[in-house]
Amino acid sequence: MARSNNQETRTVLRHWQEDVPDDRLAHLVRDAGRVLTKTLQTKLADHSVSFGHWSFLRILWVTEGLTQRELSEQAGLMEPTTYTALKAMEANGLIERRQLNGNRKNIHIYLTQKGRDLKQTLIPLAEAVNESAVRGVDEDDLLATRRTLLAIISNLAEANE
Amino acid sequence: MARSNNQETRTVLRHWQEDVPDDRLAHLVRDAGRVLTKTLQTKLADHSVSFGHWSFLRILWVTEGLTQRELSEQAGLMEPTTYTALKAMEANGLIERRQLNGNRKNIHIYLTQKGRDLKQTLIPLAEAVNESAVRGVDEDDLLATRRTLLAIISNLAEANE
DNA sequence: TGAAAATACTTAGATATAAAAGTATTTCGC
DNA sequence: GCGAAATACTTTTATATCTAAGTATTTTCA
Repeated sequence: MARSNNQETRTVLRHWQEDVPDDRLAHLVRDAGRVLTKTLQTKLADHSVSFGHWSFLRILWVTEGLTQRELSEQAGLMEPTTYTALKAMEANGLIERRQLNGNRKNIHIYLTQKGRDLKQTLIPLAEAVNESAVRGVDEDDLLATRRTLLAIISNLAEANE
Repeated sequence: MARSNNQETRTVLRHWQEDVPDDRLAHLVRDAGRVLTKTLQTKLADHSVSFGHWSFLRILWVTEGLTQRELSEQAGLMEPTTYTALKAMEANGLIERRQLNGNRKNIHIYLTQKGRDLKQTLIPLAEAVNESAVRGVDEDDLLATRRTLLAIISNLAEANE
């Protein structure tokens, strides 16, 4: 898999260096996102964690006890996606799904010790990917990139009204 | 769909404005890519073109007659993905799959007139999404963003060796 | 307080994508 | 020119994601 992964990254890179007209920032953003995801995915796989599960772990390491609905919203995924992922994560022993008090509608999600412990292992992996990705990039460029990407998300939130 | 799309975009935006630690550029890149894709996807759907098909049309508008393998590489997708997408595009009357000369192994892809004509309709849609996405963003920030994203793709190509 | 509305989860079905394995064809080196 | 290697497409199977619809529960308000 490392080979085909790298193969793909190279091809995407060559494409951008040689072929691309100057007006396709969207395409560039998507490609960068894709290689970032692939790279992290490969590292997470060594610990039997899929990228989808990582998304929820990240949130739960900050706040446990959220409902499935709340997790969906924070992750930016639809509820069936969340439902399936959480079921799988429960089966993998990463989380527990609990009903609290008398409420039979809401299901609250808690980490198991195993899920909690993974934080120490996985966060450094993600940080390493980030560091390696931006190696050599000017600090001002990074700040400008953050501004631009936030503006894109914000502009499209309005444009989609 | 517009509503849930917008709902999601807003939630992602709030998340970034309120919650995010300063060291997760990767996550920001992915989220921006996601809202860009969603926005374009919605507009393409009005013309019965899926985002996957758009990816191949874009390439074919520049160069017809590529093989499936070559298309996979340019699009940065695996061959089964390409195979399925092209079969569907053929069924939709967007492309033709032809064998040339005596070669029975390679399949070359050509646009139909319908596929060719869509260029005039769809390219402006994509450009409009790009424009609306970067509205109000400083020109220097845009250049810096391009540099950063290219560096990310390039760095990860090396890191994945 | 009881019916309507809103909420939260679940199920069903569809699409996009990939990995792995299979088949057919072409190319290359002896 | 023949057999091994490489190539190119196809099939199978699996995962992630979504939309739409369904079910159960809670909340609201007349």
